[in-house]
Amino acid sequence: MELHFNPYDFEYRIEDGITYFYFYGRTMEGQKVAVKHRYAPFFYADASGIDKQEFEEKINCLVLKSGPEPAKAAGFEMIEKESQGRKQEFYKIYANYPKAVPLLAKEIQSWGLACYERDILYVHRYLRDHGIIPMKTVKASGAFVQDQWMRAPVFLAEKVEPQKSETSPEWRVLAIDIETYAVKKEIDFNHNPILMISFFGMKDGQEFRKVLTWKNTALPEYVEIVPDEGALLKRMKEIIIEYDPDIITGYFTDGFDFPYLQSRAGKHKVQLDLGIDHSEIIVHQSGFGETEAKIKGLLHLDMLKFIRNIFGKDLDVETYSLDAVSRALLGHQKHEVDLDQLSYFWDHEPEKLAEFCAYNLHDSFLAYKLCEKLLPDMIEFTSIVGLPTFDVIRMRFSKLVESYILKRAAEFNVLAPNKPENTEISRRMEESIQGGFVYEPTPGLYDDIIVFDFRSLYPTIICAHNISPEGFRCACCKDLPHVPGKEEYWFCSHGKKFLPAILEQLILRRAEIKQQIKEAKKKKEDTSLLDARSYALKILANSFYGYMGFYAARWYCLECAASTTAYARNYIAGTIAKAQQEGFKVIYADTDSCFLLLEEKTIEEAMKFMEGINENLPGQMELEFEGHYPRGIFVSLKGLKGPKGVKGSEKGAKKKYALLKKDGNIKIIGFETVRRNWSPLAKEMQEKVLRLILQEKVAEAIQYVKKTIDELRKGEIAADKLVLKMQITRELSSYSSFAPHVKIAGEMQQRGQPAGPGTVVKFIIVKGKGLIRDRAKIPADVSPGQYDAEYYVTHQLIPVVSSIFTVLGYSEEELFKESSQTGLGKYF
DNA sequence: CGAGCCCGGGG
DNA sequence: GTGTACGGGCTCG
Repeated sequence: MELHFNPYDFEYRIEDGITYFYFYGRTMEGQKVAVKHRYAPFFYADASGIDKQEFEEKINCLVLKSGPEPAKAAGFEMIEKESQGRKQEFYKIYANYPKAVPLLAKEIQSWGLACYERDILYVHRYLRDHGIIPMKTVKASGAFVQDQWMRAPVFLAEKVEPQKSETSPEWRVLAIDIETYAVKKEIDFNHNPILMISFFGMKDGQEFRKVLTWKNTALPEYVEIVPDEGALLKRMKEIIIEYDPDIITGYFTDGFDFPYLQSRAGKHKVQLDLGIDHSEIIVHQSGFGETEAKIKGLLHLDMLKFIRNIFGKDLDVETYSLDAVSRALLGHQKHEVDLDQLSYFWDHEPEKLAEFCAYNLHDSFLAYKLCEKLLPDMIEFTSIVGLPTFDVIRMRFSKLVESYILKRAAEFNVLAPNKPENTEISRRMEESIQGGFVYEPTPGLYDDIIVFDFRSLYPTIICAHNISPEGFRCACCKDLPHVPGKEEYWFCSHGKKFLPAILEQLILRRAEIKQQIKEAKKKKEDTSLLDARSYALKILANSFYGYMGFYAARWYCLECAASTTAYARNYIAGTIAKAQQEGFKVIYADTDSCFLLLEEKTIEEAMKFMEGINENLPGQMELEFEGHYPRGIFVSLKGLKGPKGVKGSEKGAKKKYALLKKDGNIKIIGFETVRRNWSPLAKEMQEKVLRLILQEKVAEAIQYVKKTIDELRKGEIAADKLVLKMQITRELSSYSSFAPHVKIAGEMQQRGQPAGPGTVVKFIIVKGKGLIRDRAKIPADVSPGQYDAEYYVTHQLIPVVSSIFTVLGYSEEELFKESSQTGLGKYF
């Protein structure tokens, strides 16, 4: 029989020595289903220049005992693949189970054969090789089989193929959020219980809202009261199973809610066996101390991960907090509550908990709304990359690009190069290239600024000039034009090479989508799906250049990256020169953008200039009008570091300016983002000063700074605006460097206050001599006016506003020197 | 300057 | 999970 279904979670299982790929999803009729399909893992070995007979005899009797099962080659065949632009023969070697692949490859490499695609995850390989797109419809041919373990019927497929279908199912989404006991922001998985769990969803057109808690008091109708924390966890499990979601979502659920739930469940010996096969929530370490949480048979989407890694890059937020992100994306914000009170009320005034239940529910609501809004985007990335949505939203750009390339490589019969070894990575990290061209602005305040930029500059250059590793310095094109400014570099112009070819498809596909968006808008149709598609294509295309220069890339090609920026510098320099010839004053240019002053010219003349540029550009390259700003401030770029690697060169071209938009809003670029080791005072000052100056209230801005500094020096600033925070991350004895926060933590411990790993230490710098650490004090010990005003002036306030005032011709001296009537001496 | 360390999100 | 790893900024020495 045939089964049509939409899968969203995947794994492999070994049953009686056979490796099966498992799909988990929902049938077109809405029934949850597991589909299994036999598929053998494999990798490739370079067959050139070896004694084939000897090799084949050796491989036939190869058995390695180091794995969980003896690793054996389950057969091999000879195939042809394209490697570095040439067709070549390889052995395709099958393994008896997935983890045998790296073991066998390592052994065979020791025989002197280069092995490839030996670290491609089995699940990923399966999806690519079968052209399966997660979330989209799949047709399986086979039959249902008996299985006592799964929470869904199991279908054994003989054959599996992707289906073209335009209708996408209504995914059933459940958002979840927990509140925990915590005094003074101290999060402690071991000692502090979960107080509340909220759920928000939409099932069969009905809103689902629920909060579980274990304090017996009068609470709103959506709150369900259970006897204790253990019961809370058990009830949560029941609710999720009954709701039967496809997608479970939340905010920082990878790093907080699920690990917390898992840890509390362990404490109460409650089985959170939510998996389709009754497995428990799986929390694993991923990367630099981060975790990710998985429930088998469900799709867990941590909205923070997608927003932080992929979607948030174009989002104008200063932190990725749920509050900031919800404001920016949904126009909603979090409920305002004092979370310190939750634990207090829990202990002393439970009748006041209703407010916190509402808060808890609202956070689930926000996560649900974020998921709902971004699901089209997450699904688009899934489609383009062809990997599970779970993985895709947790990837960084380099991995996303590489996954896209690997998918296309399978289609093009291109062999994937191996990841670099550690020694190779270190070598690559030493290498650097020149970045974008920066036309340094004359710092100042300007009126009527016109901004042009090249649309997708780097991607369009890579395509227009066929920049690729295989075509680098080819034998056939030596006499054709070379890369401008890189006379020893040229690229083959015979036939589109692999990377430019697949990149061009992204660009052309996006152009089509943009056309469709235009038409849909004319007809007043909803464009959100098309917008998502266009956005995904753009992000991916823009990441190709960075990928080629990324040290860990399989398709690393620093010469390609260097040539891309060389062409770009040439194009932007040409644009600047032409603008000047036509009598425009260019005030600033950076990589792909050019800022002109309108002065006595008209907008029409500026547009005419742009058209002139566009007549001479190759391929998909195009200069676009970005905007007209009534006023802007540019500050000096002093203190820049020289180019170092691709990233470093981007940093070298760092911009620092603020523009006033026609609607009165300001666009701030490149000024310090404020982190928790900046005082609240510094943050406040920077924003206010920029705003005042762009509104031409310079005198007022100076007045404000002087007044603030005056107050600071008089000791009138509230100490809480001066608090610096730093976290203790290990046992104090194991710190080798004795930083201020370590000293403070030591003092706290002496007083019997906890200051172990995880504690956020707060301190204020006070007057005195010596190193900063000698003058760091616990805020409670700081008497009014004892703080070191000069430290705050020089380390906090000057850094955030000095460049702004320097531009206007004010020296630091004038602004920050002590005024005569408020000398320090007064307070000593 | 390099080495070492901390930040993010979450209660 | 056929896992191994971010990027920026500050302080100390």
